[in-house]
Amino acid sequence: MPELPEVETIRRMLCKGTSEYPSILACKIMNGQVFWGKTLAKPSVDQFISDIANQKIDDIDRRGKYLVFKLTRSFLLIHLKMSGDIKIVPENSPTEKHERVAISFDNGWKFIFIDPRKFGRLWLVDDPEAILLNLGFEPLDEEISERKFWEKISRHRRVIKPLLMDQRFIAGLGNIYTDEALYLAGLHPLTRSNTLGFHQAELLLRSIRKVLQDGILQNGSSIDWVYRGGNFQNYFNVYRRTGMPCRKCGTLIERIIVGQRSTHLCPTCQKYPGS
DNA sequence: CACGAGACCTGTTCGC
DNA sequence: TGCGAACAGGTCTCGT
Repeated sequence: MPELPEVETIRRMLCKGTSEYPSILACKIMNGQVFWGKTLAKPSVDQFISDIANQKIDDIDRRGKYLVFKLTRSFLLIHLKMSGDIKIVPENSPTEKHERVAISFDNGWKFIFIDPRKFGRLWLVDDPEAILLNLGFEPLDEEISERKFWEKISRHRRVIKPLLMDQRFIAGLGNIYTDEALYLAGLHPLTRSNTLGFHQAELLLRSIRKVLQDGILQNGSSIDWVYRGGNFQNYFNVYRRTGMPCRKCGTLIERIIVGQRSTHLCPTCQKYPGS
């Protein structure tokens, strides 16, 4: 489900609370339950349950697609992968279908991690850097200038789409927002990263930031049954619009496979270099 | 270094 | 209606 805008939306909802549930900041953890052992990457289930009890949630941060919960003595990291989701429900709610982990608080609410495909992972660790170490830069972090981005991208000789989806290069982009950013930048997904001129790289970085910021403004994208509440799917230009007319030129949107992932583009607005 | 294939999983939709 | 294939927001690891 989640790319940067969806993870950021979840982070904000957990911090602020919603009309459905209160903020979980400053909540004290009473106990944890694990229904699917593999969901817990670290430590063992027994360790997790004994370590997490009596810790308070001091802060919730995000790094790429990871949620980073700062607890009293440890950090809880969560990656939702393809189908993970988080809900805050009354403590006495029955266990839901696909519920993998539950953490109950002292205020009558509980945090539940739902994940049909079981790809999602939790880590309870002392040092989050051990896991986040290899992530690339935060796209919304202004620290990376357009020129720096051009230099970074030019160092690789890779197909642009898989490079943008490589979390070691840039953290937070997935299949949806990569396709949308390449469309806005007018770049074919198969373009080689080292063939971009400065102005193309500049436009690409601005397009990446634009789609991510717009995604956050719309509370992320809701597709199928998985992620609720987001609205960005109504603003897609190419993702899952195969056979529909390009909003700029009317050409029908095409779907190809790049790096084993569905890839959507307008063949007129995103010309393959050299064709 | 760059890339493709396969693995990890379950649920929904597509095509015949 | 039924049934297998294809497909789905993401990484990992291994082999070339």
